[in-house]
Amino acid sequence: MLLTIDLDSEVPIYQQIRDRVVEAIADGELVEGSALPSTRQLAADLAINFHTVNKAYDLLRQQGVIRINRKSGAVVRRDAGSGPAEAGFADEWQVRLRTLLAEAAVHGLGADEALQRCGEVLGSFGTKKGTPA
Amino acid sequence: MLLTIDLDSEVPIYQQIRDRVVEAIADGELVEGSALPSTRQLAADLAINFHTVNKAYDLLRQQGVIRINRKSGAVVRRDAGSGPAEAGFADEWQVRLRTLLAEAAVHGLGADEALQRCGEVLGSFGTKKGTPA
DNA sequence: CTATCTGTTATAGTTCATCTATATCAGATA
DNA sequence: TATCTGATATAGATGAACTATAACAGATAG
Repeated sequence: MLLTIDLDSEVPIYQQIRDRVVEAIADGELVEGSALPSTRQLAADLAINFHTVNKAYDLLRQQGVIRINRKSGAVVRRDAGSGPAEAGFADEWQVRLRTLLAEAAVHGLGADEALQRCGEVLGSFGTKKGTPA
Repeated sequence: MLLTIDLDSEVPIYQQIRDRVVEAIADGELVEGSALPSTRQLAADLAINFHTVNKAYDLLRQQGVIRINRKSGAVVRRDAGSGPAEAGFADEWQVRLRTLLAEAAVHGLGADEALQRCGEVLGSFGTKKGTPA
């Protein structure tokens, strides 16, 4: 199974799919040109409606993560994970980062430990072998 | 104004309130014993229904951030931001951190730059003077 | 005591996001 | 031709989010 979701989660299914794909790219499991399953195929695997997968793919396309053709289906874009940061993205991203780190601080996670976990996660990216295209 | 929200945001209002309070505690603007505005007062200031504020406060209470009494209203809890991390919180938190960092990586934000921004945000916590109780 | 503020709870309604269910059309392919 | 695909339209069910009132009880100031 390329992807697993949690139907009981409060996070919408289409967003879970988006998150898993983004994480798979960061991990290196998906590389440039990697083909994602067809919407109907993935929907069948996950036992959900294909419109939900369609929404997730459309979200990934809007965010520039994948490219969708009628011929080749959904494939990971060239510059995903390698190109320069999009203009304005970093600032918007840091706002969300700040909220997440504040939550850690309030719940007793020390700054040093939080920073260490950030480093661990970042260090784990790109280490997994990509699926051969 | 203690708090600002964005009515046009996709983030629910009650969650925005929760986030702002958590960030204010991390920043040091709110310390142990700091009193939050009454639900009706804050609702009036934000021009929203007081039930929405009530939901935000109830969420903060469930997460152990504030304490609510009929006498003293909503005040920041003793151990918020200082006590040891709650059991299981760090692991659940790291899952969300991983999703956020993966998104940065995919959008071209380098690991070094991402880690630097984490450090900056963490370093900015606790520097602002607390409101005198 | 009265008035007012507070938190708490209940009910009800609207709006919208989410997800599902079908159906149709067109391009690609075996 | 048959089948897979993406793309699109419509419709319905469910629940979250937000608002609108209302009512009750404890606390407090006048």
